[in-house]
Amino acid sequence: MSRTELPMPTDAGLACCTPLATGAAMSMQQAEQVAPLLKALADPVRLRLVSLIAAGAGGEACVCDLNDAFELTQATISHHLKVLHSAGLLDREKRGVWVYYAVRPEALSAVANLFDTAALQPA
Amino acid sequence: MSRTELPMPTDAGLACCTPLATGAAMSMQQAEQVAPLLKALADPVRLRLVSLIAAGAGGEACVCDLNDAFELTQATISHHLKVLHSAGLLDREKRGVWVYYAVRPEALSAVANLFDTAALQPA
DNA sequence: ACCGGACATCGATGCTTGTCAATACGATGT
DNA sequence: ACATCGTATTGACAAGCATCGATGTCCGGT
Repeated sequence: MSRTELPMPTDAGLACCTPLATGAAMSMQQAEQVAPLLKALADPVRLRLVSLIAAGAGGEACVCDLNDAFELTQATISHHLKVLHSAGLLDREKRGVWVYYAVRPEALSAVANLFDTAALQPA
Repeated sequence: MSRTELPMPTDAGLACCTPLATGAAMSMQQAEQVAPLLKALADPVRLRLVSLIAAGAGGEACVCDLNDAFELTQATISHHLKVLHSAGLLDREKRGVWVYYAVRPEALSAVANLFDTAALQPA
C-alpha cells in the first residue's frame, strides 16, 4: 500500500472509485468495538448456548442442563460460557450449588441494531 | 462427561433443571449453519468492509477504494473479501480492470432475522 | 508486442482458539 | 470432618486464522 492518502482519483473523473459514503459507514473504532460480540457468537456451540439460555424460563438456564445438551466436556462448556460472559452477552448468578446464566437483552439488541442499521435496504 | 444420556434428573423432581424449552431453541444443525456467517462478520476489518460496501452507491464498492480505506496490504484485503464472498455475504463482479463487491441483502437479513427471533423479549 | 496497473493466489509465520484430562474450589449433606 | 456433587481453572495440544512478501494472472493502453 504505497498510497497513504485516499480521496482523489489519481487523475480526473474516472469511472471507478465513487468515493464511498465514508461518513455513513462504520469507523474502525466502531468495528473493533462490535466485532468481539460477533466473535463470541460466531461458534455453533456458543450460539446454541445462547439460544438455549434465551429459551429457558426467564431467559436463564442452569449450567447442569447446558452440559447435558452437548456431547462435550464440562470443561469445554464452562469455557464457552466464560467467553460469552466476558463478552457481556450473559449474566452469571450463583444460586446455591448451581450456577445460572442469563441473557443480557441489551447486548443482544446491540447486535440486532447493528444489522437493522447497516443492512436492509431493498435496492 | 461420564453420562452419555441426559433426560432424567438423577433422582426426583429436584429444583434445578427446569428442562429448557428445547423445542423452541436452536438445534445444533441450525447453529452450525448460521455460525459461519457470523464468523465471517466477526472481524473488525471484514465488518467495516461490509459496512463500506453497503454504504457505497448501489450497495457496492470497488476494491481499489477498499484497499485505500485500511492500513493493510492489498493481499490481506483481498483475502478478507474472499472470506466474505465465500460465506455468501458478498457478490463479486469484474467490470473492466476493476472488481466490484456488492452486499447480498438476503444473507444479511438472514443474520438479522436470527436476532429478531432469538433475542428480544422484555422479561 | 510490450508495459503497467488491478486483483488474486501461494507459502510462510506467529497468534488465537476449541478441546480435553486433570485438578482445584465451594457448597451440601451425612 | 468427610465424602460428594457442581462448576471453574490450569496446562497442553492441534487446528485455524490474520497478516505479509512475492509471484501470478488478466486487462487496457501505447
